[in-house]
Amino acid sequence: MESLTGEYRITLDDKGRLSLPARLRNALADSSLFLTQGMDDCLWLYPSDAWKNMLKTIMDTTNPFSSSSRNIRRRLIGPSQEVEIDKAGRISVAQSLREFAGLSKDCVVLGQFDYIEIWAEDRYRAYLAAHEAEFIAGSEELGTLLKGNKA
Amino acid sequence: MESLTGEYRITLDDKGRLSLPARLRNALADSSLFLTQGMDDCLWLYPSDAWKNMLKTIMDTTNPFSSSSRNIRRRLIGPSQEVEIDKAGRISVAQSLREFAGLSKDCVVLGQFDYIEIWAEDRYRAYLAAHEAEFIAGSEELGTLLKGNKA
DNA sequence: AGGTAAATGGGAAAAAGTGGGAAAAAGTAG
DNA sequence: CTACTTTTTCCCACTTTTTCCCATTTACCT
Repeated sequence: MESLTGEYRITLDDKGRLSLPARLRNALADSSLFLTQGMDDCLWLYPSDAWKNMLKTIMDTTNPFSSSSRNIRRRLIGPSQEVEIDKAGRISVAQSLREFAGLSKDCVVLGQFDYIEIWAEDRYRAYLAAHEAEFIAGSEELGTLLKGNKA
Repeated sequence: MESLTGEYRITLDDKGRLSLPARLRNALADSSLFLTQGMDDCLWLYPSDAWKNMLKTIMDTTNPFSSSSRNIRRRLIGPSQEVEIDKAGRISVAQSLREFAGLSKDCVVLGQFDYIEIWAEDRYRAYLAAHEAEFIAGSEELGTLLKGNKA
């Protein structure tokens, strides 16, 4: 599978359908897809390989009698559902997930290398603005790491 | 791959196409190219080797359950896209990247040895003017490092 | 000045994105 | 159980964007 990247503006229609950008669709290479609640109020769309990996990690490291385990399972595993791409290249996003992410008409799809994020456009912009300073600070550190990798 | 250097003024056309200066194009030596959001509101165009290095560093040192990790990935990995050089030597710059860098007609392309920067001309000039004093101060330190290297 | 290479612009074809109708399915009430 | 309403799915059609190709203009070199 090719890497999933790029920022795309797309519209969610009145029926809750969202057309995946062609670039991403091609990169998905006919994998089945799983959609769930992500972090920072966006949705995460996982190709099946990456999703299985995530599921295994969570199930291997949590159990139903640990409070924090239950919390993690309820938040990530519970809301997840498999979605299919229709003939027009769209997926449909369930009501509950739409509400979670505050999706209305204007959405942003963001590739994250091995999975995809789906945002309400206004929330996405707000997120970027709120985290810009932190990013600039964090990237300084990244610079030193990059230098190390070069050798 | 030859080193990527030089400052060039080029125009972005109405369809979002940008023709890479021939010197840089030749220096790229048929490498595949990756375009993403850089620092200081310009775009970074990476040949695949340098990009893979960056990608590996980021993916190896971040994970989706860390807030600062997500921030870095969203800002550098998310918006990145592979671009191709067409028969006329141009790349096309996606809408979202054009907006990020404020690109309209007049652009500046700046070689940075192992990658390339693409700027809106006005922002480039403003940047240089605003950072001249900082450059002069910073270069003092560089001077002492250079002397050390000479020995 | 002439020739060659590079840069730019634009038309036409193809692909992608978007919206909506109608059929099918599911849910609800009497 | 049946009739009705609502939701979902499938399919088609329109619009916009992207891509491909060619023509023109500009710059560069001898």
